[in-house]
Amino acid sequence: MQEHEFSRIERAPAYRLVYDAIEREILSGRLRVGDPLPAELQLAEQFGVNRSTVREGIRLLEQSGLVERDGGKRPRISLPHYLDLASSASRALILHSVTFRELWEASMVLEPAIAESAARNVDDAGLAELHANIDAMDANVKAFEGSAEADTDAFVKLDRGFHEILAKVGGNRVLALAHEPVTSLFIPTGQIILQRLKTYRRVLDAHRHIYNCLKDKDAAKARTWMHRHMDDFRRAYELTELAWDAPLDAVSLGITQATTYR
Amino acid sequence: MQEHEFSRIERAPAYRLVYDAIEREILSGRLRVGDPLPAELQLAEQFGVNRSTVREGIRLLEQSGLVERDGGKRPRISLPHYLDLASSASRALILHSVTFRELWEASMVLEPAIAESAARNVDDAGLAELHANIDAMDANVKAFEGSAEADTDAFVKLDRGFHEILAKVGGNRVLALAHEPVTSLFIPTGQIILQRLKTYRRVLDAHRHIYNCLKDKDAAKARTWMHRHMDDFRRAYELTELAWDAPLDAVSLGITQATTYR
DNA sequence: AACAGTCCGTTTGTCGGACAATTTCAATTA
DNA sequence: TAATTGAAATTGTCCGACAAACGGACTGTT
Repeated sequence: MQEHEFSRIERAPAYRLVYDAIEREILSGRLRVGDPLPAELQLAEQFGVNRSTVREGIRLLEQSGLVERDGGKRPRISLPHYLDLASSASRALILHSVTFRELWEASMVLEPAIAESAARNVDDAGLAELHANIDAMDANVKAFEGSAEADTDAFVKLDRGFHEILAKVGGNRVLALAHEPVTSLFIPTGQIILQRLKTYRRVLDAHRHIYNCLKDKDAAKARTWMHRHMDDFRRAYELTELAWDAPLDAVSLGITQATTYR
Repeated sequence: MQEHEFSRIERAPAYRLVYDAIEREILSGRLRVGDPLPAELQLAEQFGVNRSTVREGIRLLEQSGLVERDGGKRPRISLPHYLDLASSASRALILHSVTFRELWEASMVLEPAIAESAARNVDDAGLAELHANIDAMDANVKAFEGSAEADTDAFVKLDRGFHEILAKVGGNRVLALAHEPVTSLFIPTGQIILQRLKTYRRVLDAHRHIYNCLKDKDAAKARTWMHRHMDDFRRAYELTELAWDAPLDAVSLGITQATTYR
């Protein structure tokens, strides 16, 4: 006898339905971004469920970035900024034991492309921002060469900042989104390398070269310099004798710490 | 009288602290993946808060992918699969009115790189999977050319599947993650183009060429063919006279529909 | 031994009500 | 007009309760 295949019966809990309903209202524009969310009691009445159920639904919205709470004020409708997703992406990649090789190969694809499009799209404001970053890094490097005590932390932040400004200037949000987890995952490795090999000046010089290419709107040269810059990173990585295919360490990345919320 | 400036007091709500605490336990490995979450009452006792508060915290975990519910069973600890993030990424990009130009430029960067690394890393299983995909598409195309009624939907799914298999075969999860939102956002555009220009066979042929490059482990050629394939897509897009810089339409992407959960 | 049926403790989903703390907003006062 | 105040609205949290579903243990049938 032929057995009939039944499709699984799904019973979504009410709080999920609340989530879906409100999400739909937001995405369709009937609830506008920036507006405060209707009061919980009001929602409970409209949906015909208890306030607790509504609250659970709102928690889902909150975590998905569609609702933002500022202190004890009324929660507001908001659009999740695409870069906010990057931290989740980083976490997921870490938890799946992504290797440095994967990270570096991806950045060899992304960074030159970003540099290229940055050179094509950069404007005065972008150049100024990059210049400020380079100045700050310059001061930082000079401080290093003077004293023994080095603020590696600040340097790495500036380094990351430079690449992020480039991604922003490039104007391609898809690439910027793809790029963001990479830069954030590079941070701990960058710190190790800097401390061991003292490559501060070399990094700064590379950034200067890239900046100049942008000023000249020379996309091809910007790509080349970025390529060289990233390859430098690889060479430094090899010199420190870190393993290519070992998964990035969760602990050194500080993801075991509580996440900070703005 | 000089008024002292107090820094803002931040009081995270208790449900957020619950979320943080449990997240920490998971990320540190003290709660292992696959294990059921402790009972709500138990958690409430341990944290010294009410069960409702615990439940709200669990909703946050749920949405962040760290806890998975299967029917009415005990929720389990789980790791968010990195590709699961892609749908949130797609949504965020849509909501920020990303343009087709950005999407296409990003894919011109990602797809050839993926094809290249796929050619380097492909194994027999991967080749078989790609072959199956191509066979299915072949059948689909033949059906088109026989009857007037075309199953564009199935074709586009297969098309997307081919590119996703490539990304998987390439073995770089960072690139795969970056790539995923792009393919999913291309779907509606792909459907429009196919219906208007009937480019089925041309797509299939391109996939065949790429497949052959992979079989020969010719990375450079795989890159070239993919590049050509994507450029074809651009040309088709231009022929349909769709706007380059218009934001992708949220409605046609179906993101106003309730999300499906597995 | 394999299987269906039954019972029961546990756990989740949902409800109703309650109250303190904080925000909102309009009326009041300086 | 601008600052203040006070009441109403709203959120965060707690408590207690109950139905429904699940997980096992136990039992009886074939």
